[in-house]
Amino acid sequence: MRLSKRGEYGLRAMISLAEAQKNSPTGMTQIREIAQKEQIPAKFLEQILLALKNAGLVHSKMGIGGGYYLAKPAGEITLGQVFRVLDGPVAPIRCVSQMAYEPCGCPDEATCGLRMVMGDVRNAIANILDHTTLAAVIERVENARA
Amino acid sequence: MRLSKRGEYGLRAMISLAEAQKNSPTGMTQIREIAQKEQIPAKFLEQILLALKNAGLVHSKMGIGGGYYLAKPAGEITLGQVFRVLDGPVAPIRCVSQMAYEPCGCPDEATCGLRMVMGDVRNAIANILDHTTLAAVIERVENARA
DNA sequence: CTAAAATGCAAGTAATTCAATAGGAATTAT
DNA sequence: ATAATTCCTATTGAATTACTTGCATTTTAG
Repeated sequence: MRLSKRGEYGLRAMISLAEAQKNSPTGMTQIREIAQKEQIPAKFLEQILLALKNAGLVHSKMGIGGGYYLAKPAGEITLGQVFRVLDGPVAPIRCVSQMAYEPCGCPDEATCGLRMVMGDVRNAIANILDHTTLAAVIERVENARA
Repeated sequence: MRLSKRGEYGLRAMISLAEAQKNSPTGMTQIREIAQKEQIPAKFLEQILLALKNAGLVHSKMGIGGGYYLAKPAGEITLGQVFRVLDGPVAPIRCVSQMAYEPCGCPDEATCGLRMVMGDVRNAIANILDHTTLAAVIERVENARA
């Protein structure tokens, strides 16, 4: 049940971009800035942001004064979307995955006890991740600071 | 967020042993039997059961007529206990782990948005796994079959 | 007492994944 | 032009995963 570094870094970067969106009109931020602020190896972060870009979650601008910014308002991007791009399916086992189903080989899925419980786990995780937007995370942080 | 084969096989084996406990006085079952029934490589299962034994969740008997059986009633063993032995902490990130905490390096854990959400995820997973016993799984399977 | 049947235990291995790192190509502002 | 930035692909070293091998130990049956 682990979040990879890739996933962790990507989620931190997206939260960072959401803050930038809130604090400046364009919300444009450079890899280097995020890497420094969040203590992430810059070249690794570059790959991650590229993947998020190809998934349509961020946009970018090349050249001087360029950088990354969220493709949509922070209230419309969920942690689940980000997570899936970077770490793949949320489900603990593929036979309960909505986005990447695969049979697990048990004789009858409908009466497989392990599958039932893991289905519950998947739903519990997905409910949190798919209902938490970047904006909601920021709000929570602000409440905690107050 | 993935369950390893080791974890999957171990959980299946434990459910199998819980059924055996219900169906026979001793509940003793051999590796070979479980391996065949659940389609698990026997030697790999051997390792897994040994780990579960060392963790005190199953007992064993060597020699002819030997085998494995649950160390406690199926209603007193949770999937969480089994999972942790085989796949380690339930938490998606160690800074929210109860059993294997480690700082994640963010400047302030109390106001780290990612940590808050991942804490929720951990609790959601743990609530399911730590409140589902082997007996409960079997009951659910029986209800599904009916 | 010996042979067979079972678990106990440690080491090895092939393949994959993870967490970067390296290096240049393309683009854009000045 | 040049400098700053993202774009893209490949490589690498370490760790993890999913087994496999081989032998030791214990127990029962005959």
